[in-house]
Amino acid sequence: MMMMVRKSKGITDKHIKVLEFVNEYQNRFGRPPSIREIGEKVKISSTSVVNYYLEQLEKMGYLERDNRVSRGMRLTGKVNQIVQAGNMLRVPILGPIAAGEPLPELQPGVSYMTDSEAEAVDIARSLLPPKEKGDNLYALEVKGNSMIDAMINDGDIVVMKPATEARNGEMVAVWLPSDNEATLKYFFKEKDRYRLQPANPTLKPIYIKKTEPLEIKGKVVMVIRKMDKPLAA
Amino acid sequence: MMMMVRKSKGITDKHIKVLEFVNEYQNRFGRPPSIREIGEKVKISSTSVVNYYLEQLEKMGYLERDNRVSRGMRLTGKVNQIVQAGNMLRVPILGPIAAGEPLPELQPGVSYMTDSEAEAVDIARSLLPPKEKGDNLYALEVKGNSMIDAMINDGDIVVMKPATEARNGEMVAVWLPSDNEATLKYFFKEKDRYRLQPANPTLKPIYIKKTEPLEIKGKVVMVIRKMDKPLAA
DNA sequence: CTTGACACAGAACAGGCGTTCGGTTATCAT
DNA sequence: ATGATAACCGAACGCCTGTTCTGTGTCAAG
Repeated sequence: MMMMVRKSKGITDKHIKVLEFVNEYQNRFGRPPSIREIGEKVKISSTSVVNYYLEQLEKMGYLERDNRVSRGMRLTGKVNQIVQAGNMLRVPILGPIAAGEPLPELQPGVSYMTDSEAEAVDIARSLLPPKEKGDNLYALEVKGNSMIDAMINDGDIVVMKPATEARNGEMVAVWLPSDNEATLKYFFKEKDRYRLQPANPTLKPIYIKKTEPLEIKGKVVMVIRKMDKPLAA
Repeated sequence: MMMMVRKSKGITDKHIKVLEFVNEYQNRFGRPPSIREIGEKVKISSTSVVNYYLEQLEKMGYLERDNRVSRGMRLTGKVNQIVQAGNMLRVPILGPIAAGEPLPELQPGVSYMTDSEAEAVDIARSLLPPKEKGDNLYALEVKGNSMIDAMINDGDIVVMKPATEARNGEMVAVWLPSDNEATLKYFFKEKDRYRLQPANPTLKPIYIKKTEPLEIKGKVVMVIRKMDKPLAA
């Protein structure tokens, strides 16, 4: 015989609604909402029920509460704590990029609840172009030295915006089916060919005829190089 | 005859105390403090006086307030708003780094109130080594293509930690008085010389005898490349 | 000395807010 | 059916909190 099974053992839609609103409100106002503000937004007419949910969320570890303090709650790392200030953007690292490996693709429908912690980078909104909403940015970690002509090292993190087309002069991640290779280059459209220009001005560009296949996977928005550990050698 | 001179026309110590506490509290708890909490910390016994200061700070543009909302305040960009969540670090950009130009120096005693907005970059603490407190980090903007052998482009921003010595394998900013040149290289101490290794493995290192002068100005902690605008060419 | 701006204290009020409690409805295994 | 459990409501209590008002002492200008 089964042990007592809770109707919804884990997190329910309502819990998520609450968490999302707390996060939203925090982003917008820099402070947590009051219980009544939550209730209004989540369509719960009684403060006691909101409290009821908050207690559960606290037990589940999604938030911490300070008793008897107005707005005394904060989202924990289990959610998306870091995004709290709204000045930050959590960009997921989808995987590696290396010559000879296909590029990881952005899956639609990844909820903001998916937070594999280590597999994301946090970026200040102020570092992005102001117009960039940053909704669907993603990041790739460069493996190997094949991107060296893009002035990008092994271990660098490139922040990308999904795109299938590019304007002249933008740096793009492209997949060259003919060579079975992924690379980062400045993109230029010329008369009857594409010019893929390495960032290192001492290197020669690659030319691709417009009849040949070329898949633009995204535009490079930013490159981050962490110098955590010393170079061995 | 002088016009009415306010005893302290601008910001006073008390104002700064308030701002600092609000910032501290926000960092610590993810929410602004209440008026009474401020009063307690800033040694003001009356809530009305705290309110009095908050009104002034609002007029001066250091914070915004939401009327009749508990903890309804937030620091504006004029202060260090971005640092709100405590997950971010505002690193000042001290100036350019270029071959042939001396390196900007870190002045001690720069209060956190100095905030020339555009002249700083915001970095997620999670991107730094966990041990790094980040108290006295600074940033330099790379000018020209002279750092290309460090895999660093014109326009890149290098985040530095002050240092006069380095361990093997760390990337450092050095000033070579003999050549009158600033450069970024991986640092290695060998028998009777220093080896300055470019990041680009295809390039040859520079050797400096230990008798020759060599000033280490700092260690490179991170490199940020913003791809705001397309490459012209 | 008077005036007025300024920095502060203290008290009181009203609404915000978290908490608690008694009670109702819905769901589901037995 | 039924009884247990979870999901909810409404109201009330009392502290928390922002707001406002009156008053006091200081200091410099006239």
